[in-house]
Amino acid sequence: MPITIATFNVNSLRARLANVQDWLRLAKPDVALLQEIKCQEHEFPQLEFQSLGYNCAALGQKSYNGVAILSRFKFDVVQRGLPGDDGDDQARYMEADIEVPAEQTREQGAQKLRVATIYLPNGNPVESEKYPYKLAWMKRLRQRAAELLKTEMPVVLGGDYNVCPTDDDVYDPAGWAEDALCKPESRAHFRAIVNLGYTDAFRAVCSEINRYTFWDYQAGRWQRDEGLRIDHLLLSPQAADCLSDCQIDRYPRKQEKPSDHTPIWCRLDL
DNA sequence: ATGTCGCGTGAAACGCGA
Repeated sequence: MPITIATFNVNSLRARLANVQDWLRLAKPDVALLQEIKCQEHEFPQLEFQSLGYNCAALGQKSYNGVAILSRFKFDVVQRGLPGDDGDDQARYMEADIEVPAEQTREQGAQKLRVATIYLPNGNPVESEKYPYKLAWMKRLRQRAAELLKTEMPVVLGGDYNVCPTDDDVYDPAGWAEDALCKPESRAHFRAIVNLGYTDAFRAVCSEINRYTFWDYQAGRWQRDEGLRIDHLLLSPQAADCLSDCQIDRYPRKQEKPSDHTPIWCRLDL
């Protein structure tokens, strides 16, 4: 039986707990990668997720950032924080090994799947120190992504990349050309990760342009469907070989008090 | 040009981050 892995920038877990619970009950992802939980670990609603059948782990921080992994299957956290800069204390990255049971796989019995939940720095304004921090962070992510390929495991790098890969992924390319989400350097760093040998799961399945995962709260962007595709699931070759579907789930964005992002999920037949 | 949220501070309205 294939498994479903979703990524969702929730924009505050405390403000969005009911929305996230509602989404989990309906979409039933086997693994959920969350970003921007904006809470500390002692505030993480572990019991609420456990009662929905999920094991969970969080890397939290006060006010900003914060990532989490929820899984119906057992898992071990193998990395807290992105390696490569001991001075970086922003909670933006965590990895786990998911133990996919034999009854969920095609033939080889139980399998391990490596997942990462990623909240890549936004990088705006580009004149500030935030933009070089973003680009340096992406270089570190590329280094880590290269290390993970050496394991030859199925790997899913999911999250809010804060990068819109091409002009086909934004409603107003000219208007966004100078933004940190669309600048050529940001796109080049994203391609450098993909070009290691990762597959953009959404683009492997859907060639339709102007399909978004984020719509600004301002100016009726959701109502006009003026958004950006910035949440991605990058698959190692061993994961990409098992890809059977990938969809953007617009339902949560339509609800009351939504996040400004909506989930994207992929299905793997391991 | 602007439009909206969520957070922390600290007690209401503001600055910050997105």
